[in-house]
Amino acid sequence: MTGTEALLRGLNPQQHAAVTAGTGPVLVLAGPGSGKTGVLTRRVAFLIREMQVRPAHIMAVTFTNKAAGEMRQRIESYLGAPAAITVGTFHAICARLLRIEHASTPYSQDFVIFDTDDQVKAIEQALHELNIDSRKFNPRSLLAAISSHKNEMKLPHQAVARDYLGEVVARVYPRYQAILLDNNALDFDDLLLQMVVLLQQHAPVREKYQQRFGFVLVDEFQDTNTVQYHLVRLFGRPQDNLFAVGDEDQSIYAFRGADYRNVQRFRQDFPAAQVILLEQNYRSTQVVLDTARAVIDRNTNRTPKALFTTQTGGDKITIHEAYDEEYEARFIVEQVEALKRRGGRYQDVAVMYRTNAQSRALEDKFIKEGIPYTLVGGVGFYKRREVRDLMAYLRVVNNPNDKISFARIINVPKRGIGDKSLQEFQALAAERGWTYADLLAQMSAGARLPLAARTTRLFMEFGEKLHAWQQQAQTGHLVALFDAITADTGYHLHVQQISTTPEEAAERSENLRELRGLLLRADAEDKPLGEWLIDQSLMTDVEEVRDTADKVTLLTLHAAKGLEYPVVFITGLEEGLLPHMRALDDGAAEDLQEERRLLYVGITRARQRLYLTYAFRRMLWGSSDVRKVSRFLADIPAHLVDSLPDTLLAERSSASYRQQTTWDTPAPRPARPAPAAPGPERSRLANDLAAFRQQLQQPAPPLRPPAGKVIPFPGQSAGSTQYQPGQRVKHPLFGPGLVQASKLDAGEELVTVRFEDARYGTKTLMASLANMSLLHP
DNA sequence: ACGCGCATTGTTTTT
DNA sequence: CAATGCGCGT
Repeated sequence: MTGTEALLRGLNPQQHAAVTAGTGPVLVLAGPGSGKTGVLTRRVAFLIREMQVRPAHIMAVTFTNKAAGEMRQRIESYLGAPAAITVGTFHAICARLLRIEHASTPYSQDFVIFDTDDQVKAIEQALHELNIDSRKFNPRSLLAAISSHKNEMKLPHQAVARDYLGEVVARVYPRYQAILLDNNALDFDDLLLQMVVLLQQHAPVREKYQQRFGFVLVDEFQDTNTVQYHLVRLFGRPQDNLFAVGDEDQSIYAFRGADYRNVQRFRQDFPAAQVILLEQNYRSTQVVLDTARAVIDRNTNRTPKALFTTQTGGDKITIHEAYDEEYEARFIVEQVEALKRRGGRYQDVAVMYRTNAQSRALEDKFIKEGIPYTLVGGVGFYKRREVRDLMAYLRVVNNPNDKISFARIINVPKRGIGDKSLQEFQALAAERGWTYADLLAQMSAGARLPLAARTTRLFMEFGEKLHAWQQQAQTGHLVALFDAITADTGYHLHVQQISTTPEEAAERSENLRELRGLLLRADAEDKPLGEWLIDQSLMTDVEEVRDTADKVTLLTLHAAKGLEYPVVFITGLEEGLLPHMRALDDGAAEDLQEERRLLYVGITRARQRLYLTYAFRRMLWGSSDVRKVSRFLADIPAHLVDSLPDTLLAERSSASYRQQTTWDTPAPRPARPAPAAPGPERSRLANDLAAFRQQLQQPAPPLRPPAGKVIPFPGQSAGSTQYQPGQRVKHPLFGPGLVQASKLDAGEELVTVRFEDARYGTKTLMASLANMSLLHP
């Protein structure tokens, strides 16, 4: 058998057509689990083996760095040798090319990539310089506005103001950009936008890369934004050997400018493109697929796909209502343990959620029950203070003109340089038009400067160290540099000092060791500092190599894209969480559709077994609120579900609900699942449960409003409430408290009370059941 | 310059 | 409920 036969073996006709397509534009619309990654990698191998394309002429764009690594590995295993193809995310590829071609850009080779924190600082500086109150204009909102401009390829002078905020943005954006340039820094959006600018403005560079990349392949094409779309087109010219793979239904990154309509745009821009549909799913059971379809079918503007699988039937899905997030976690733990007892593995299970904050309750329970897990993303390694500090040191060594990193570490650990001294230093550099490096050099050269003697001495001491570190960086070994920095600054002692507990100190030290380990690896590849720093800026915690140990995976729905697990739990199917609050505003129909796609992505990760869970109440942002069941659950036909929680049954039987629901066959009413008995140690929980049971005595209120009606949200409900914010009340169980808010919800008044007894905290109760009395002040 | 304690504030997803 | 920021006292 020839290599090519092996390459094409086992492909279905559509996959075969995609892999062996000729030159010119090709669009592959690939449903979940349809083998698109395999098609993409085989396509690359096919180009090289059969179409005699030189590997160096191929650019393959993936969505994550991790996916890039995996794709390279698979391609090399097909070819049996390392291949010189360019594989990476748009951001990583652009960063590399910008570094190589820096002479044609406004940046020097040692540019840095600003993360969100750096960006916020840059914005604050811009606001300060423009005399704009940063309290009035939230830096993050401004940043978001600037980011959308960049994603739409609008340069600073092209920002057009349509409203007052837009006007402020139009003033801040140019200033912000100037500050970035002053720091020799690019933000994430710049990596793409500056690449477009470079290609557009420098014909020799453009032609060089257009010749170089004769074949461009893009994965997850539905999540490209406008700049990325233009990059694809620019690189692809003039031959347009473009191979785009995507699925509109899995577009979940609109918040960063992704526009699934780029798929349609591709078809319009390349009317001659071959369009290939991959509709056979090799991943999931029919039940899982039907569930996914029921959810996604409600979206408009989509290319309908007839997904099918040969795995007919399968276990029905489970929808579980928990009392609160703790019981939700408990349910999952019970199911996972049962699975383990039946011979299953932890690594077969993934637990997904909409927001990172939801992982906490899950982790608590997992730790308590001794279930091993890995957390993808979250408050990551690179956000730890000690890691950020050391990274800032390395960035300053690489580029002393990264003023934001300089400011971060100039007095960490404390070396007597306070805000005042730093400001004088900054002002003097600005006044003389010197870089920080210039000013430090002037100091050690003994120049007479208008600074306090003490200030000069302290900066000089720092400057000498910095100089020594830079020498060290020249000679190569990054680990040696790291060791020199920690030793010269006494950073290890500093770590002990900033830690309040021995555990915290140990954890921070461990993080430093881990960072050192990363540098050790970089040394093995002889990576220069500047390159390594760029690599790290592009690396996120989601990219961590998944270890092979037997552990449950905890991750957001976003992070789950492209992955699959035999058993999947999707948690928090509640209004406000999934769909998220931010998608529930009036006129956010697009956002709502994206939430639906997010759930669709989650569901289609499951190979065999799917659980959807929600909680009756949940602790969120400091208060425990009664939750409403996610509207998405109503779209799942009852025959796909093993049993329905009482609340959903109650909903189903309510008249207004029945008219527009898709539950077709009434499921047998299960015995009420008794809420797990409270442990002896939790009197507070017992109280909650008592209130819960009391509420259950009442007929369930209709939880789902008639179709088309706006969901009432805090603050916007009409009608009068019995309680007003500011009133003092007394609850029979929880004692006295202060009313924080009260709202009408489906005819039921929900009153939020902060109880004086801290054990009870802030709770939201149904006014008609809470039996509270009004206290006079 | 530094450290402590109170207050405020924001609440999604990530390259 | 965090995390961050600010102002005060030393």
